Amino acid sequence: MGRKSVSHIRKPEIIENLYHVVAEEGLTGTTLDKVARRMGVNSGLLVHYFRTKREMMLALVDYIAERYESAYLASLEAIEDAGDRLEFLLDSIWGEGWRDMIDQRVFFACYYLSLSDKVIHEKFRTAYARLQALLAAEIQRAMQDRVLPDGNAAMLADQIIILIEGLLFYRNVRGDELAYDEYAARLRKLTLEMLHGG
Amino acid sequence: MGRKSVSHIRKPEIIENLYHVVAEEGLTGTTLDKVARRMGVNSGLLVHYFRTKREMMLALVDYIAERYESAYLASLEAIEDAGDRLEFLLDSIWGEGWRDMIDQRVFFACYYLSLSDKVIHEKFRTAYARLQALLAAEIQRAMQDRVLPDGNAAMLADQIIILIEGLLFYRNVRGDELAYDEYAARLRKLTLEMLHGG
Amino acid sequence: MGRKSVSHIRKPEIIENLYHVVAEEGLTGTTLDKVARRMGVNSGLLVHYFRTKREMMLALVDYIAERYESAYLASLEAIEDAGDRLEFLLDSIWGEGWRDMIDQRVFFACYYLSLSDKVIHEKFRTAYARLQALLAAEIQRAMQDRVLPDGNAAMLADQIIILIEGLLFYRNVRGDELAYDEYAARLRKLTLEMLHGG
Amino acid sequence: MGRKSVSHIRKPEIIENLYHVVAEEGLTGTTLDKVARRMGVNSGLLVHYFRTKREMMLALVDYIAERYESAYLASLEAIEDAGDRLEFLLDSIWGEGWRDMIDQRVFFACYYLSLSDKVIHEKFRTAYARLQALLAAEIQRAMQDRVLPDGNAAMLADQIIILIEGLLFYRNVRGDELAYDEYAARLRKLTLEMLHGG
DNA sequence: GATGAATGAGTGTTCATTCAT
DNA sequence: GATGAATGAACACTCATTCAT
Repeated sequence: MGRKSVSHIRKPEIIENLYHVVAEEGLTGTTLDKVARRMGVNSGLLVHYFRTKREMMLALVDYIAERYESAYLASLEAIEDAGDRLEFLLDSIWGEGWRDMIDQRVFFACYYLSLSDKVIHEKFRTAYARLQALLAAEIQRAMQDRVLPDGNAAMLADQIIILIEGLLFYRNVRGDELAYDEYAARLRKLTLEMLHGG
Repeated sequence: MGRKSVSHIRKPEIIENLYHVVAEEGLTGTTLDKVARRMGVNSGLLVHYFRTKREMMLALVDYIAERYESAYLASLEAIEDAGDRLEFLLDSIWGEGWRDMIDQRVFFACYYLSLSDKVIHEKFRTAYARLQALLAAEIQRAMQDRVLPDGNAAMLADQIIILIEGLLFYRNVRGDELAYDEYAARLRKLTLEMLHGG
Repeated sequence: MGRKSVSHIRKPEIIENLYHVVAEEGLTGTTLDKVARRMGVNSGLLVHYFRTKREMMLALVDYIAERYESAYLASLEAIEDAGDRLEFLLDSIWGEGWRDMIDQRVFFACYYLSLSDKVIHEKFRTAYARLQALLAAEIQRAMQDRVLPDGNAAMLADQIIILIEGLLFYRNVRGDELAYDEYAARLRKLTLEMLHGG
Repeated sequence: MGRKSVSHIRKPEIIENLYHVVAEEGLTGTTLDKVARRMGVNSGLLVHYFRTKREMMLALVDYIAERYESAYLASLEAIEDAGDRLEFLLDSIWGEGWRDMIDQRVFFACYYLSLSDKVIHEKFRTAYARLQALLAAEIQRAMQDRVLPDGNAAMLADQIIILIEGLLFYRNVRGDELAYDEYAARLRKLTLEMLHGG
């Protein structure tokens, strides 16, 4: 009865187009019209699915968080050994996939918004809290399995996040001047040393 | 000799007001009118000193970089001992002053702009390059003075920057949840271990 | 015989909801969506019954006219005596029921539209013409029955309408400042004096 | 110092153009663009003088009230005799000037808005209160001068207003069907009868 | 009958910028 | 130097309407 809803198709479609417009045009340059034009539809249609531009940005933040999480959550399930799980996580974080998962302009557009927008801030907070909790849990498990010596798992998880985010931040500043892969490798090693009670 | 120029007074005045408007209203909410209103003048006056809004933002980036540098450059001159100089630098970076030097909203507004704006990006790049060069030089000097064992001074300098920026980034996400001072202390210790050939 | 039409139920339902939206949101604030939302249906459904918003407004004007007329027409039939009929009409007009029959915001929304819209104007004109004709007829009858002295029945009818509409207009302006009931009573008396050849 | 302000010229100019657009296009059809186009300027300029459309409508209401008042206030000053003053006022009210002072579409647009907008309502209330007070004062004076028998001056003033507004309202409905001048004359006579204790 | 997708023209408002004084 | 007028392009959002299902 009534027309079939295509909301489950349209909404992601809009967010993906929004993603590209933010990447190409920046926060200020992003307009509903540009997103609509990119889709070949009328901008009123966007409002039909997301009532305001802010709602769209909120959905974009969720989209980003989900993409990061989907990068490891699915694969992690299949791994049983504690050491292997932790290694897989560190590989994910320090690998190229993580670095190029999300366009940095989009990521920092959202990050910047989180400094002012309470709701976006909360989304960031919980997303990072989930990542930290996951890392801490795996570290804890590795400690119990005697793969790692005892230590403060939560704090170590925080430090891992600080290292990767610091590197990504710095890379944006220095550009190709910075040998990303080399530094990623070094920091990965530093991570391991910390975990092994450095 | 004509009218005395007040440009050297007005320009910094404008930038300081711009700073506060960006801090309070955000990138999108910042308008020349708001800055002018805050100063009690007409917005046309701002254009008189900075031809465009972008010129003002450019000056704001310079202002930020100068504030960071002035935090250590002056004091550093008075110190002679290599070990003391390095310690002073690390104290500066890991102390509260550095953390609260610039409003995070203003800093990341500019940082975000640097991802798109070539000129702003270059300003960031050189500012960080100067900091890195300074750190590296001091580390090198400490190595020569046998305060530190030999090592890759440039790389160590990069790592110090990565650590502090990672911490500041992460703090914005987790907020008061994160015991900043404790982490700063830990990372400072980690820094020292790295310097001493950890 | 196909699906049973619910048009005779839906149409009045829509108009009643439109009435309330106009009362609460005003002419500019009235949208089909708001009316539909109030009914818990899709706004497309309204278009199904009334092709355009204007058609709905037209129906609203009819609805208002009918409500006023139904206030006296039915009861009037049962009364035979000329004097009684006229008295009943005057009671209707000067009573509280007439004053509160239609929300003033809805009434004047439609009245205002009648100043521009020919069709709505015609609806108003004929509605008032019917009221005037009825009043004039009853006055005439009362004259023939020697309840009233001879006079210009049509003109007296017009004057009654002018008095009541003037009072309602003025009441909206002055609000509770104006003792409506007292003025209604005075003007009713004035009406009688005019009828009795004042 | 600085450019000369033309605000005192532009503001009335805008309101007069707004007046005509409301008269021709109606409340819903009135847009800032149409007003601006009529003036041959950009719509942004309107916002420069009146921050919002509502501010413009507020000024329009003031403009209307002032036009009505200026119709009698100036001339009234020159008249001394109590009877003459009252007669002049009644002439003003029942004359053609009053009837055609303000376009009925503009007047009722504002009147309609006053039913929802508190500020506009207050403007209407005080404008009519001023007219009523003036009428009452003149009636009172005529009573003291024995031109009129004693009576309730305030109430008589209210009734005069009710009569004129009722007539104008009804005229809009009936159009040329209604012999306005004849009715105006009759109601003027009725007014005099009331004043003389009818 | 009823729903939701989709359109397109428009609506008030914002704002950087230019210019006259 | 400083003000206020004036522009024009853009913006998010609205809404009546049409159409497919």
